[in-house]
Amino acid sequence: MSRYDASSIEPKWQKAWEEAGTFAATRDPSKEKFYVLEMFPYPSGRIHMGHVRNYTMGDVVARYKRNMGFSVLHPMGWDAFGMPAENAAMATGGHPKDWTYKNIEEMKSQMKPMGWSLDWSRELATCDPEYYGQQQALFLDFLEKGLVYRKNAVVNWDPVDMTVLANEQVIDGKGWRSGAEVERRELTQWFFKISDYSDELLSALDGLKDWPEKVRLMQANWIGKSQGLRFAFERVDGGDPIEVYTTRPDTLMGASFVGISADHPLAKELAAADPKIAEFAALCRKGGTTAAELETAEKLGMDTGLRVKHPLDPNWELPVWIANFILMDYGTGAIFGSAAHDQRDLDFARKYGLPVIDTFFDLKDPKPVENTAFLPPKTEKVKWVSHFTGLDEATGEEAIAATVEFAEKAGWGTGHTQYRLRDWGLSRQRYWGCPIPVVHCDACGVVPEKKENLPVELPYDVSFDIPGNPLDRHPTWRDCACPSCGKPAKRETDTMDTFVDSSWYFARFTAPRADTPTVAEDVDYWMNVDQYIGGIEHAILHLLYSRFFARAMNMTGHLPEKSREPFNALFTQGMVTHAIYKTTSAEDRPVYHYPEQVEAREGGVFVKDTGEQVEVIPSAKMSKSKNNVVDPLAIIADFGADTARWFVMSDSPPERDVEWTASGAEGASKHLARVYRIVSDIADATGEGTGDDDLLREMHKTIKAVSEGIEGFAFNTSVAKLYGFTNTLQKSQAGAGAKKTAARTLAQLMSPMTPHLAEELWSMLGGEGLVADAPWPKLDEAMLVEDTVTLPIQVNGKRRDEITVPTDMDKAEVEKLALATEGVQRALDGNPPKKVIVVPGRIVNVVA
RNA sequence: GCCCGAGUGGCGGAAUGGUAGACGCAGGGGAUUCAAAAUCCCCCGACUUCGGUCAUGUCGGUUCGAGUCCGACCUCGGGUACCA
Repeated sequence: MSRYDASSIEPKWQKAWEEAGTFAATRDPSKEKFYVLEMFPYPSGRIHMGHVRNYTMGDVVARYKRNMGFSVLHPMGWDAFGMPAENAAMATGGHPKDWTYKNIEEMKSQMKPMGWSLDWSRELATCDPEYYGQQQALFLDFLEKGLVYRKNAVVNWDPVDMTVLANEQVIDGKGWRSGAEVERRELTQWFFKISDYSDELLSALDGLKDWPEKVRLMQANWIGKSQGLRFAFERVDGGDPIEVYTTRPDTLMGASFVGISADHPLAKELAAADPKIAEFAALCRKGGTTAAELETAEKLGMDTGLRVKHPLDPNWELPVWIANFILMDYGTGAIFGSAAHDQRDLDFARKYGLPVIDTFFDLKDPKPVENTAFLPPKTEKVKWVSHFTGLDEATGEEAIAATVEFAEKAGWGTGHTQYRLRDWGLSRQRYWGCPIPVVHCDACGVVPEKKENLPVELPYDVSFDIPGNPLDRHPTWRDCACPSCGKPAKRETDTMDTFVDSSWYFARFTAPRADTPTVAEDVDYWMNVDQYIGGIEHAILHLLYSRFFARAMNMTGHLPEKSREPFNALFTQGMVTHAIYKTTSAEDRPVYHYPEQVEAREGGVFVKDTGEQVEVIPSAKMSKSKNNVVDPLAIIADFGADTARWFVMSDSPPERDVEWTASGAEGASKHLARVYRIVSDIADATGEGTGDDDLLREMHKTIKAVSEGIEGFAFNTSVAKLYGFTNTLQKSQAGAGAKKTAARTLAQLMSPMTPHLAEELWSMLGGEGLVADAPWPKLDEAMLVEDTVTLPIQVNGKRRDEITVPTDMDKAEVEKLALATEGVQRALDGNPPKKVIVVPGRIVNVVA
């Protein structure tokens, strides 16, 4: 008898699938389609366990749906633009393009042996002009429809390297290479007008029934719809009024100051005239641009000396302060500070000795605010201090509504709906991205490139020896003719955010070689993505941008109406984590060690070579820079792809993070070998036996459980059921016929997870054709019906005994039997039961 | 800081509000073997006077019954608009 040998089985079946063209997606109007997509990878050069998990999940669904009779589209491509390629070029002197394509080849060669049912003929890379040229066409169409514009926005500026830094390149407020203190600087940048869709992107979330609730919630909070009041403070000096937006206009009588952003036009005007203010504004601009950094920075303010009039009392003057915590990007870049009812305003008021005025109190405990702002839920009733609208006891919600009405009637303010969502800045001052296809002409201004001149290709002859964007300093690439007047002009040197690349690739997969971004028949047939799978880390940005793009592509005729929401169902998998092993260098820099470089012994974990003790940071996201990436290739080499696939599908629920440990892969491999052994015995078996029906009943239960597990993304429970069924099959004394039926079904049920082994078993058992093409086993509901059921008997919620009764026994009879049991008698100790609860088919609870 | 999650044996985890720990890993014992590998069988939360008692991050609540629902907290993770 032969033994299970993955290294001979796997290539054999991969070849068979390839020769039969099994996984090539074809538009077949006679079949219902199913589009399975996993978020495409960044070509880092090596696949990691996260990829194996992600793509195996998608593959299980894709194969299952094929077996269910769908015409399946399951493509693969590369999110190939981005910073790592430039970083590699800087570090090693190579070229981003060469580095990227080499990585793609390497990763592909690692992915092929996994046996994923991918249609490789649709492979695309976002750094390919065939792809990004079409992206430029989309950009031009969006521009024409008014969905793209230019405005100023802040970036992280490294004053030593004279370059823009990404947020991850700013460490503790300093540039990662220069170490210089980073400052915020304004640049003119390109923006997508995602804010046009704020309300629709929010309200449409309700329709995304097959998205995780948490993702919809995160997106809703991100869009951040709020109702408030807009009004202007008149300046005492008669200058331009200061427009503010507030969500708590009801607390206007508690105003203690007006605050403006350091980037507010008024702040700039004052800074131009007063060096002290200019100095303070510069101080406010220190540090990076991230929200976390801005929010946690020490609150700083400076009195401008300007005074404004309170809208409800012209004799009441409020000071105008510049404050570093007010963002120019949100609202009007100016607020009024209501210190008693906003913690940030309160801290600020206490720090600078500004008044704190209570405007309402707790009904039960009316005491003035000290150093904790009073912020009850807006739905809770509070006691107002002589509110100008006449309210006495009312909720915040009621007070806000009354205030807006009051202000509108009086004519000094208007109700306003504000969104936290900002327009999407897409400009990047970098080389390795999609060039923005516009031209700057002295005579005509900013002019879109002509479509027939697309793609605007990146030049190859660039260098990365000095910081900054090589496109800026390229000797000739920028030179071009103005598309409008034909005179010499300069190309835009900004490239696009890589989120743009990933915002429409799912649509491009439906016609990846077309000379338009999409093709109507293909998007009509294949869209939408029926099941999208990816990391939870993309819950907000990537998914929101894609939802915007789908709408914009619909508006510009590249996607049908039905695709305005492009992903019908979303599953967010957890990450594969692994401990980080960290030490600190002599220069006080962190040093990360690979798992194979360290060993655990008594007293801790140590570096093998040096004996130095390492700090173990558990359950950290696998990251190349932290050296905690586990290599799946070793597992494939040792045990085969099916073992790797089976292992990542078992145990951990897919939505949860999984901490990778080396033990377990061997167990998975042993199990597959055992299945192989059991099935080959059955393949040779003949004759009658006993318990055929029991085996077939168990088989149908397994069909049900495995199918439900796959449909419900609980692959781990499908795997557990398959373990159980294998045990049953092994112990079964049934005849050869029943056993063969059961074994054939086992092969089919395993086929989404371990397709190579399944094909081998299928052919061993004389199955027709490929198991990849075979219809999914049919469930016989009649086989699931049981005649008896075992009921646990509880007394006061604690299990005391159990009884086995006919499934259809009536409640009174069950109650009688339950009370008679030894366990219940003992627990009752002669006392009569107060109450007996019988849940048919489930449980009996006796209340003593 | 803010938003969103997660927490169950030594480990990964299972459990429509209904027997907590399915299934697997590791571990222990046995069979087979000259011996081993491989395989097969059994045991495996803690304590126990063997009746039970305690156990699902902590503390409270709802319920006949809570891992599951509600409230507060702790710890860890993700996102935070230029990492992808």
